Amino acid sequence: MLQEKASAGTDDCTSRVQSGAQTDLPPGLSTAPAIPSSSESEQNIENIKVVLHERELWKKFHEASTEMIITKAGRRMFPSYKVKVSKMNSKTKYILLIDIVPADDHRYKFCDNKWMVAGKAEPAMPGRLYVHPDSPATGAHWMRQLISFQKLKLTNNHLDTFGHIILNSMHKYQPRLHILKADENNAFGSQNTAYCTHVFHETAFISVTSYQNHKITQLKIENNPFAKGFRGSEEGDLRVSRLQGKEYPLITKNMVRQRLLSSHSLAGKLTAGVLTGHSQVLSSYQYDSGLPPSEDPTSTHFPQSREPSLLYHCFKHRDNSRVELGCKRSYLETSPTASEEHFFCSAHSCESSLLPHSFCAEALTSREACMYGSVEAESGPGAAEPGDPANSPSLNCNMWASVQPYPRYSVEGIPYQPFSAHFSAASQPAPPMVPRPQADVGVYSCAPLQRGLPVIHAASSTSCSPAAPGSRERPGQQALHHKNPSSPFRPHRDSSAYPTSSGLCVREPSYPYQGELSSAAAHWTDS
DNA sequence: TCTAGCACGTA
DNA sequence: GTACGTGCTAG
Repeated sequence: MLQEKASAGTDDCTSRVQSGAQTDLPPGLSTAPAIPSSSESEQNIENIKVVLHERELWKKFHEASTEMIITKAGRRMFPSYKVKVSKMNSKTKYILLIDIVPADDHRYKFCDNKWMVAGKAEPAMPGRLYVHPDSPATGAHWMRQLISFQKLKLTNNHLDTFGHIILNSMHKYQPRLHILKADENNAFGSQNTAYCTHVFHETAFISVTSYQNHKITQLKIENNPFAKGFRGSEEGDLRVSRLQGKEYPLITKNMVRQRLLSSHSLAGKLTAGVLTGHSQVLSSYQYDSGLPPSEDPTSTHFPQSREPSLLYHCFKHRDNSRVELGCKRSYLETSPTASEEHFFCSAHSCESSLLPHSFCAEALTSREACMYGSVEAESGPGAAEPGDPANSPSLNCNMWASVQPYPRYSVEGIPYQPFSAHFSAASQPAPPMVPRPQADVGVYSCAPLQRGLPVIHAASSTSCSPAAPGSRERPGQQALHHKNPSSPFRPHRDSSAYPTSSGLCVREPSYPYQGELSSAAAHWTDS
């Protein structure tokens, strides 16, 4: 199940925003049509409250500088990104999606038990989105349960065809949650797309191909059920003590086991005369240095207690201009335990000239993998009605160029150099420069996407068959599910096509391009 | 720095 | 029993 029983505890971080902020428009700009009417003001998209699930766990990782493994095949995040939302309009349909943007333009290295800047970042990977499989669904549906993005996968494979989010190793990233209105009269990709963005700073992480910080490794092992096999079982495990703040040499049972296995294996091989010369099998145990977080300004230890920074921005886009609606959140509104979430909202008015015209044709000819799944049969009332075009908002996923760095984690205040290669120079507003946390951050623009621009993956289905329980996505199998062109989609818990009324986006998410593997590379540039 | 293969665990 | 998610390890 992609949604779980709501279990947001009191430690969850919450975000509340001010209402009635859609005023104070600059001269010459009228109110965007996407602004909801006043009768709905209490349930405007900017009023949606988002609570990060397991915030305390996130904070634990954050305090040690969260690392996320990225692999060629794709790796899930842990902790998983799960949120609880409230104050949605129960009848309005929303699309929930996540993107992961560079937190800064640095490359990092783990040196002396701390993260340090190691140079300039590699060019950003093609921006991809992970659209929650239930999207679009009504507010009632979203509010009913915990919303889990646990199936989101990260990869370092630039040619990834599975729709995983592509990241560079040893770079810092910031996940962002976007909530879009998906009403039939306000479909994503139409001229009026209202959305809001929520950023939980404790979810920032550095991508790695193998863990650098033992603290992170231990936190993962201790908290991730799938890593249970690496836990010690005895009470008073040394690692428990270590995690409680005491510093002991870290020799886990698994380490011993692994080495014994290696030793046995090696012994067998040596006996068989297969190998010679291996002498380091039992060379060393790992020790946890237990060094305190660095205070080095160039280190990337995520501040444990940063300045309260709840920001709330409302923007309105019209004629390629962004308008801040003047709804900055007041810190006083925030409870002492409130999150350090940044919240942005926008009522987009994406003129047709800004629509990704090139994408329209492209989407129909290529089959970019979409990290997106079907509306599950048990999705409840929120599930879209099959065959109802009105309930099939066209989700123009390519509009979302998610490569803007999030300036929050500017370590040294170096102005961010936009990854312009991924944007259309003609119409893409310049990404925010560091540090400007209160002006432009988190704001999307409806830039036209051209060939060579990052492909965002999103699709949804309003005519989905019941999901096949137990079916799983697996790279080697994915191509099999959607081979048949006559089947627009197949029941699958994590994927579906997205039949849109506008025909903008007909995709087979979570699956490889059907016979067009090379097309993946055609959507992003190397420069 | 990255990868494939492994054992062990969850679902 | 199967598929998949983990961290560990050697290379």
